[in-house]
Amino acid sequence: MGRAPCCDKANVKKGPWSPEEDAKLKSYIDQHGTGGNWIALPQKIGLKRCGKSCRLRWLNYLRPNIKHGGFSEEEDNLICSLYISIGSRWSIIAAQLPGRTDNDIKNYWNTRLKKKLLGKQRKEHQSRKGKLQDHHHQVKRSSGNLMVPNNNSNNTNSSDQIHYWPELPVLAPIPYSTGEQRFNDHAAIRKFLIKLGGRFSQDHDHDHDVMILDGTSSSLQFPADQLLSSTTPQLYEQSSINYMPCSSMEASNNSIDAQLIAQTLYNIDGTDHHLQVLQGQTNLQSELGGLVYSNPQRIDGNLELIYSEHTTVDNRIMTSAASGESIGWGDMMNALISPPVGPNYDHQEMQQGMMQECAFSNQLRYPGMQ
DNA sequence: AAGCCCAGCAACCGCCGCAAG
DNA sequence: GCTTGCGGCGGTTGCTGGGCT
Repeated sequence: MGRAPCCDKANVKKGPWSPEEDAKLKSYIDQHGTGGNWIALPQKIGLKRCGKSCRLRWLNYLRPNIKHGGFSEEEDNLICSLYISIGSRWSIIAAQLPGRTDNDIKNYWNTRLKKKLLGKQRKEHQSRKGKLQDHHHQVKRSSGNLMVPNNNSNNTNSSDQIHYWPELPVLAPIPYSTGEQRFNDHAAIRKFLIKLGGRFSQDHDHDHDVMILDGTSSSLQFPADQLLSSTTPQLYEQSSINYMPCSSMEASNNSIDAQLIAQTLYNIDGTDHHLQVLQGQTNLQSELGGLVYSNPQRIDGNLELIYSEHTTVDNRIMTSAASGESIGWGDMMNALISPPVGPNYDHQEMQQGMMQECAFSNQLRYPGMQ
């Protein structure tokens, strides 16, 4: 049995708000506040609206200091970098943009930024495609073999492999915190990770401070290829959190959290990176904001961070972008982070390459472990 | 001028987490 | 520990207006 509706749908007005309704709602909230109960609010003021609808109207439109439209280049960049870091958590993104609502940002992303981004990617892709073809021709001429990961190869130092693993995204530094402290408390980190969505396994070996990452749906899935890439070495070498590799190769949403967390932990251990946590504030936005903006690294004005030297874009994404299909976070990230897929590089080979990378990295870090 | 198409945006829907009972 | 109710969130829908044919 489903939940009872929050209001009597038959007696509730839907659709656009009239100026009179806006005025009623605004003046009431200005005088009395929301009273902590949105559901009861419309009855109090004689509005035939659902409480949720009132809340939405207030938050997205009537609230003071709301900005609409006219997104600046800086805001574009911030939205993009946050989207890359944390995905479609619009409320968190909105919390970093004063005067912007999550709905506004979401709409802006869906209607403009995504296209802007993909349009640029398409350009990059086309120019890279040309270069790649040249490169393949040269390889063919010189050796007669294609550059694909080889199961038997011990050549793990190849730059051709490295370029399959893009750097973790970097984030825009903005002034944020009123106070700062080093975030080196593992309990706090765990708490934060759990808050991030409960995808963090709480199985925990306190004696050895081992985080069990078992790859099940209820726990955080760290794709080994990403976590063990050369971009996060300090995560394992300097922190006391050890990594139990999972076998999952899925590019799930969870793995994006893992990226954020990997970067977060990397930040924690980076000597120059101050982790900013607002003291006394416990809400997720504040914590995340502190974490996200702890990394005073580069960003340029043209979203170039997304098009790192190592990024290759999947044709599939280009096609769907061109046809106007909606593109999810997973697709987007697949496009941004997945290894190149082409006629000479099939899926199995790709996975083998990933597994090799993973196994090799594991051996480097845990020589005794199988 | 009329019809069509599409982008932009406001609003809705349904799910989830949390707190209170 | 459970149920219930609410707030919050992200995805989706559908209306509207402008541009194009």
